[in-house]
Amino acid sequence: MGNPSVLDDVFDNFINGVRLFKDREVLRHDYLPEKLPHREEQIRLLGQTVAPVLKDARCSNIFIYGQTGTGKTAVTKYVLSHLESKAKEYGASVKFCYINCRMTGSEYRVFANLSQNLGVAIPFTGLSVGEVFDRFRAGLDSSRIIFIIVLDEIDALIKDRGDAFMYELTRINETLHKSKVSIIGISNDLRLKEFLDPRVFSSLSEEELVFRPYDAGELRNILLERSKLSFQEGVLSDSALSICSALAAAEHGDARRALDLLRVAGEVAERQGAKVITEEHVRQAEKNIEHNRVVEALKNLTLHSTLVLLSVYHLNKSSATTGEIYDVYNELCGELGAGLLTQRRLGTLVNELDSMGLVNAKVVSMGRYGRTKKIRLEISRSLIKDVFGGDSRFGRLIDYSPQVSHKGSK
DNA sequence: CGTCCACAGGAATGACGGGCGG
DNA sequence: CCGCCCGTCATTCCTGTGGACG
Repeated sequence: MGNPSVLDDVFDNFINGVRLFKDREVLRHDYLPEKLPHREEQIRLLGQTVAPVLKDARCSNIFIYGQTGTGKTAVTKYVLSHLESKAKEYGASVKFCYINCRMTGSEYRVFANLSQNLGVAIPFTGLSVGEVFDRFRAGLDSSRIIFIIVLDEIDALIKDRGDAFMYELTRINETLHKSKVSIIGISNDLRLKEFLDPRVFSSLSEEELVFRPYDAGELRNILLERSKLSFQEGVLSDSALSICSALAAAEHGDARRALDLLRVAGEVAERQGAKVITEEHVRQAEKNIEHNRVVEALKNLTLHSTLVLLSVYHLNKSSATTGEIYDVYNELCGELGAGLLTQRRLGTLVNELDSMGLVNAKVVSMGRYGRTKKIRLEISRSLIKDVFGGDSRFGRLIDYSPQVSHKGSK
């Protein structure tokens, strides 16, 4: 299968072609650089707050706010890893555990994760949350340490699980004798306060730290620093650097975005055999990133979400209502011999597709003619054809044309 | 100005695949 | 093996509602 000489060309090109990168890893957003430009103030403040730990005292709980890509995670990891090595030097028994709540998913898994970090094994399911919490507390107390818990993207967890577990966690020190806990909460959402019990909030934000978005100039500096490490000299054009910063600055000053753009632009340029990364490569990168994001999202949809999306595709008009989509969906299910979900369920699937940006749904009232969601495809029809056209399950649904015309219920 | 459409979306509940400790 | 609890997905039942029509 395939033609070996084509592959040879690809490999030869890779080996012999112009190498633009020195070290690609430096541009990944989980890379932790030696210095974090424009965040000296935050580093200093956070350092001051956690310093008491070196004298075996518990440090204040800290709440960190800021939008994505403003350096919250990087600064926190930076400060804590330095703290940890200092602690070793001074013989203080400090340990920290970083948890991304959005990735971790549930309070059960957060506690399970914390426990594992202390060497207490927890099955990934089967216990009650209370039981896991108790084991965690027991394991912690017997460890005789100061434990700093970093809960990143805590807003995601609190919004869909509530803050009851946070209440438990903020009070844990009252029942510990040999260990102490400090919590660093990191939130992307500045309004998180409104979702929290005031008691939890006040205990959690003994200290507060706000990360402002970077402006275009600051982003430029960040990219410049990183590009020195990641690219060969003279490879990055000034205009490419500027456009990367400008695009990311327009998107709430997101450094992560800026780094992604730069890395992908480098890859695009390298693949084209260019010697210099230009503005055009950055624009191409912007397109590629978006394209990949959407394709990834499409491929990972569940059966019914796919059918719902295909229903929107088939209706093929500027906006369809929930009822219309349900009818088409109904038909597609029949065509595939799949069991069908209720309209209630379909509603939430549509909302999920909306938050993934595959579809745009907003509630509108049509007065006498009811109140519904107007749903519109947010991605190109040809892309859907590309992704599902050759699919063994969904391929034939692309060409299939539905019969029903929706006339409301009854 | 009230009615009433066509749903929105919250709450409670259930089915299911999994793992626990005893 | 049992009884119990978990998270996830889905259903059932429900109350709420913006605004064109009469």
